[in-house]
Amino acid sequence: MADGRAADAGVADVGVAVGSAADVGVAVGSVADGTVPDRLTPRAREIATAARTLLEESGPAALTLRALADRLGIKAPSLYKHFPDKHAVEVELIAQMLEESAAALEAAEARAPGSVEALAEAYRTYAIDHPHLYCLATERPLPRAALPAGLEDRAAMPLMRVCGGDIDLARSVWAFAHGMVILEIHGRFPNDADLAAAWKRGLKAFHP
Amino acid sequence: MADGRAADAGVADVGVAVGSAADVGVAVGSVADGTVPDRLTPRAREIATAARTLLEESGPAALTLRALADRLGIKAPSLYKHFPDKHAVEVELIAQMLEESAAALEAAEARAPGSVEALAEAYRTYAIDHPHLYCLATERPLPRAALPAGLEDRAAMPLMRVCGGDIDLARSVWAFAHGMVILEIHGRFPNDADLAAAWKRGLKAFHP
DNA sequence: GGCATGAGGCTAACGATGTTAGCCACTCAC
DNA sequence: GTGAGTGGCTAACATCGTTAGCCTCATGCC
Repeated sequence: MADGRAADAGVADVGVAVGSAADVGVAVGSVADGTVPDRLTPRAREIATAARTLLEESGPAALTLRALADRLGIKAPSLYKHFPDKHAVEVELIAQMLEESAAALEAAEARAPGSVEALAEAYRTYAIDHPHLYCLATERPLPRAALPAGLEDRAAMPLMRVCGGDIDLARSVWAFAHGMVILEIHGRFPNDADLAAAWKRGLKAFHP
Repeated sequence: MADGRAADAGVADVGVAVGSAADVGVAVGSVADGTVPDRLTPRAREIATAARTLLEESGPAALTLRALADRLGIKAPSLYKHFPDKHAVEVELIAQMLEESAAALEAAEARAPGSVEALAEAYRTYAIDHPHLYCLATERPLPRAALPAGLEDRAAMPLMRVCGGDIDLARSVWAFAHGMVILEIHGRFPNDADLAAAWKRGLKAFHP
């Protein structure tokens, strides 16, 4: 057993992010100009953008510090002036994924309030459009302490609302959706499987 | 996008395993003595056993060719006399996982015919008892060509049967179960989450 | 003007990883 | 007895994340 398990918070749990802002590459960003406080230095954001392109275009194996540095026209060790280690870069990508999928779910909710189907469609679409990013953010314990406070909850709230606060229902719908998406991404279903039908069947089951 | 997607067969698809038995370390095993044909040479089986111990006790990062060789009292390059590469060792572990979980599901089915709950319980128990092995076998495209013929189908049949042949239902129940298990393994649920309740709620939803 | 400081590059190098090449010893069938 | 596996070995390579230590330049301060 050993690792593989992690701890704390999830759906409907208040995110207790206490990451120190004094870490390398982490700037609180001047709030004076009315801007939302940024997690990252401008240069660090460029690096994260390049990392994301690398990951999304070529998969996790291609996300190498040397390849990342190459793409930016610098050498690998220079990256350590902006991030403490590779994991920190990945954490930023995970935060991006959580934010974007939260936004996608909120948009779907606004478009069709109370519709599980709309939420599921948005969830699936986002994941399938960013398979490597989805896997990166999903197939390991959440680095909760390093994530913006409340982000995890924000991503979970639309589903919680549509489930009318039934947390067991919300968790099982989440598990179903994640299972469908991750099995599809990894090619576990037959090529010719009618996944739309499986989604429909599953969502029908969960219906009130 | 790029990789991350794979192909072919899944639930209820006939496994088309055509792996050549002439590969390094692969012995067909004398059938003369009435033994089931073995995938592996005796020494290769020892190596696989050590690899499994390493994986299950210390996680995927600890499954290193040098660590594996150490545990066997030999040097890393010697492993190549028995397996063509590290991936082949992992494939053997994946095959073990599929066989054992298939057996667990069959046993559950025999114990409580027609019960989705019994199947789900068996699935969850096996996965949680072998989290690293479950992840190894599950979080990447199935190496179908290198797996024993029919194994994938055997693992899927109990669920197919209990779903009365409704393939869409079988796929969504599978997605639900996999999602629950993998999210639990990765610590995505809150520490104090009542997962039994979530399982119950999900299975109730899928009930006829 | 002079200068300290910090930001952001660089090279060289380390240890760990998977993997290859090439060598050697032992067993055993003919 | 000998030739052919079988199953070890050492040395080495490329690549990975990472560290140490140096250099350059812009900026702000006296």
